[in-house]
Amino acid sequence: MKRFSTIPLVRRPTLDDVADRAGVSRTLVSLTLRELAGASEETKRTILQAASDLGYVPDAAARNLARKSSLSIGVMLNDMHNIFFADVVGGLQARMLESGFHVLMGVGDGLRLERSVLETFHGYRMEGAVLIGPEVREREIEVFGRAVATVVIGRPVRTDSVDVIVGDDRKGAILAVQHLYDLGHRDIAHLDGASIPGGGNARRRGYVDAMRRLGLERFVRIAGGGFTLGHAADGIDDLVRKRRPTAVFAVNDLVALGAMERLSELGLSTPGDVSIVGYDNTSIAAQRRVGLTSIDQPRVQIGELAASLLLERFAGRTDSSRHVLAPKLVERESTATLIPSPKRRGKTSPTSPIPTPQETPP
Amino acid sequence: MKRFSTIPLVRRPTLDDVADRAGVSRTLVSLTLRELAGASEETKRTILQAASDLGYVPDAAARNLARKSSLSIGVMLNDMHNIFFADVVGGLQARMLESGFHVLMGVGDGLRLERSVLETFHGYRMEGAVLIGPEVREREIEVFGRAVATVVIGRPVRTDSVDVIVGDDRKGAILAVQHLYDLGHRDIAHLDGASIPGGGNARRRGYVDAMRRLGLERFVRIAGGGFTLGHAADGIDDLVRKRRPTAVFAVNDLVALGAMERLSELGLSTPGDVSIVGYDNTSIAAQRRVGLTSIDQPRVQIGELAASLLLERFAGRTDSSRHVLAPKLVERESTATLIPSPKRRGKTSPTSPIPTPQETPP
DNA sequence: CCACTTTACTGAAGCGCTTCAGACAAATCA
DNA sequence: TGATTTGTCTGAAGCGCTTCAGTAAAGTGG
Repeated sequence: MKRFSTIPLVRRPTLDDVADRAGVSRTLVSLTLRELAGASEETKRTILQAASDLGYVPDAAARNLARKSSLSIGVMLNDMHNIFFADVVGGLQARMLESGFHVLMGVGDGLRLERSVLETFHGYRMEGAVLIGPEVREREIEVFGRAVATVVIGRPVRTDSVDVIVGDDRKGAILAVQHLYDLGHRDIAHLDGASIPGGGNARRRGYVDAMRRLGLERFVRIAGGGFTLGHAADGIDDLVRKRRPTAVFAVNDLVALGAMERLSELGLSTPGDVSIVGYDNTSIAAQRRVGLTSIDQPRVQIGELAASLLLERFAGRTDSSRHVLAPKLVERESTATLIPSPKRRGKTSPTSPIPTPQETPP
Repeated sequence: MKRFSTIPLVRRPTLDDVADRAGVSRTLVSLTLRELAGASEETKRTILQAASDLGYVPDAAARNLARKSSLSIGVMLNDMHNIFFADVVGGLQARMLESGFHVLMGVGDGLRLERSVLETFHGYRMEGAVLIGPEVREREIEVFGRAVATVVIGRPVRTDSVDVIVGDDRKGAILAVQHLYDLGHRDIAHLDGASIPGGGNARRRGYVDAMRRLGLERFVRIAGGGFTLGHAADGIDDLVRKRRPTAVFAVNDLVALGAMERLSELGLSTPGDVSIVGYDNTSIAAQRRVGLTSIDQPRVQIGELAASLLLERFAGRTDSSRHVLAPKLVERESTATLIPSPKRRGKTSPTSPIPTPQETPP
């Protein structure tokens, strides 16, 4: 692939070049450039000058090889489009840099790419790795974790070779339902997604639990069954056909958005007719024209925690740990106090006898 | 920092380990694992088996050192939150992987971090680098470009040590104005940003040029002067105070969004009262509840072009090149045919002065 | 003054790989 | 048959760095 090239193949200066120019040994240059003691003040100056004259940049490969470590950590993410990652990486990077580590990222879009990224990290002898929402088999993660100190974010793997950070989806769902309940809603339906990769159905379970705990079993209704706008619309149609709920808890923001739009097409307003809560607090939700109440994960904190876990491992911790982070509700304009319609009477008294906890088919 | 550790410091298997186990020389293992000829079929099998038994993963540092190349390229971006990058990187990565290169990314948030990322790339002997919207001084980019084959995206640097890809902002602005003109608008104002880092004021110049060319000099009005929602609101206030324009071309989507919101607060609707065009076609614009007509850059194509440029360099091209990519207009709901108000003399006769596509109240 | 520590410095080994120059036997050619 | 090529395999050098074991000179203490 590489053809003859007249490009500036000016040999990169090495330590020896700097040493020659400064008239000292290679060792001394090495020490000085790493700010270790050994050279006199004057010699230091000479060396630094020589290095700068030559435009010397240490060769990371040689350095890592000699050191048997790279002082850098790898972050794998599988979807650059997801803002969630950006915040996590932000928190992570800030912390790791303080401790003198470089952070390099690899995008694993699809299984093949994910594997290639893992192998790259391994090959580069990364001190540590953070895998955000990995999709490879758990077994592979386990093997990888044995070679590289690893934190897995957003997927509740069971292997004990890695640390795990996940959000408490069940709790998040409960928060959502409670919020709607506090606003006076009783007829609260859920728009389900297909089961989230690795996420199980914690959100759905949380919804059902919360409803039950609040004595709203008879209002439990689950519709939808997918993560697209189309699925959301279908779900809304299903719900409304039987009985219009006063509130909807959607499995994520995209579905929530789809629901809002479908409702709007049906001549129903949000939150006037139906209050809606989403999940993930994506930038979609935060958009002022959207104003979606949503469940937020503490992303920056997740990133920082990941960094701390890695640093602990580097410091000698050998047992793996698992962290479930509490989400919180971010209230926006898509939810409002229930204004009882003439037909319904206040707090209680069911109207429709059809609490259908139906499962959506895949 | 590193304390005593009982962690699985099981020495990583090396080529020699594999060689011993397979009962052959290190050289032969090296050749075989790289799928080069040299070993007989049977020996090959033995070697591969041994490697797999030991869980051998080649050490990238050693490999890169020996090869004096890394077969990987670095991508620096300065804001992970910007979707623009995601698409560019997508296009880039697809192309580079085909050619057998790894792609590693570094986030340079702020000058210090940017420099650190550049140094990392340099140190890692990356074959090539792609800098998306770098903010360091041009001189630094030049120096870096002499050491590493580099493509700069989104900043029109002048140095000839790198290839450059930029969008044609002037043309984009002209597209926007022309689009509004075609819809019947004449009183088209511009909401300016502060000068875009490196971007100059091509968008503003494009606006002025287009207006002039269409014989609309007398309608030229520029307000705003910043990239925040607040600046946008001020700009709108300024404009409306004098005379309400029928259309606004905003310097980017965020400003456009701010304008829409401010207009809405003033009881004016989009596009009913004022049509709006944004720039960059961010995910904000694409949101269906926002539906902002915007100017789009061919992002994936930009990424692919960057990849091609790098590959060309690797193949021996020594002169630098510069690419200006044409944007295109993506029409959504924020722009509409001008319905002349009773007071103005238009082509057609006015009907309803209040076509209000309803907003959901906060 | 001698034994000692400290300061300033050097040479060589070795990290794990690629690559080059062979070596040896078997196969092929003349 | 001997000369040459081919297929299979090996040893050693070296990539640019860190690090360990020294060395020589200067300073210190009693």
